[in-house]
Amino acid sequence: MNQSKDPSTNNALLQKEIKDFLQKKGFRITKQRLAILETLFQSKDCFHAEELWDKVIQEDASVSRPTVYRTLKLLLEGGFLRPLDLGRDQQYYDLNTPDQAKQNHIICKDCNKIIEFNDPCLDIRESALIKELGFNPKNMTFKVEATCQELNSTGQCDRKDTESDQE
Amino acid sequence: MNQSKDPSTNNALLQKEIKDFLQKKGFRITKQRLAILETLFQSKDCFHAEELWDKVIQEDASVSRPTVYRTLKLLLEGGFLRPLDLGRDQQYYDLNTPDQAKQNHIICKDCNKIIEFNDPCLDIRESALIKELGFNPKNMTFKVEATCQELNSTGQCDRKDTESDQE
DNA sequence: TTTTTGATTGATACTGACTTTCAATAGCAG
DNA sequence: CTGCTATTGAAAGTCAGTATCAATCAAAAA
Repeated sequence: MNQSKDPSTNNALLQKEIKDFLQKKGFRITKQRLAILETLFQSKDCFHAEELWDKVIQEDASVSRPTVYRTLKLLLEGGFLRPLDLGRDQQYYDLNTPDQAKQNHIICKDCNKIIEFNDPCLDIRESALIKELGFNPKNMTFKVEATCQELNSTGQCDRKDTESDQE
Repeated sequence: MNQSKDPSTNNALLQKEIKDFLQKKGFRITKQRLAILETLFQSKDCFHAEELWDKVIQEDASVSRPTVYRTLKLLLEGGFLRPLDLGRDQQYYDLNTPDQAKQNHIICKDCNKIIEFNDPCLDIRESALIKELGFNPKNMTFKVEATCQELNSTGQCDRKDTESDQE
């Protein structure tokens, strides 16, 4: 669609698209949803629900946890978010901005550090495999669990004991 | 290690290796652990804890859920199981038999059908990426979420057996 | 074989992510 | 402004997995 190189322009466009989506579906534009969207557009990296909620209640303390989860579900339905399975603990999400290429992820099992990257070779192999195996692609994630190289003497990542990903 | 082509021979060998591991570590060979191992060796495909427990209690109804989880943790420590992240609901496992090559997985988001496959191209790219990004490989999973082609009129997989549902 | 020791067990309660319920509230169309 | 109903927050529920703890039992020692 739009190819602007300015991310804030794209965010504004996306925010309008989301509002259009809500109106078209008969959903309402509430102050809670606006607060969640605003917070969403501030985060550059992928995130999970609890993380998002933490940030949202700093702007509007009245927004409840269920509302955050419900809004994420809504945005997922609208195709504005991409679900990322980076570990069993929490569901991660990525904002589906038009200027953002499809990304793969690598996560450190010890400290939860996440690196996003692109790899056309993988994407091509991925598509071929899906076809070969008779599947319809829905949500493709190339995920590698590994330990990053900030290792301590026990062979584990130094950041291990930090609470889950405060990036 | 051993390259026998007879899986049952390998299972017997593996079962001995597990017992050796337990003894070496000062762990005990209990009837509960034996029941769990026996069930484990009967399943050809990957599995998750609840699934395993269901099968185990058919042989020995007294085995408790915590014991199954504890035994899986133990086997994981010993390197006899490989953890597979196939969806956020449950932790899946694969038996690390010597005759079993490293496998990748594709899972149907709708019906949870899992296909195991090998792909040397992926493995090579995987290793290169890990090195490039400065990670130490720990548990590499190439996972694709997709829908298998057994689709019904609503565009969803017919075998859909999960309770999650979107209108 | 019996004793001893502490690893292991099942019952129970708990955690943490996420969902459901429901009465009250608040968008928004008229 | 009014009425309809989508949405909300609080509270309770679900579900996979974990921690606690007294009782039990594997297995080494006597």
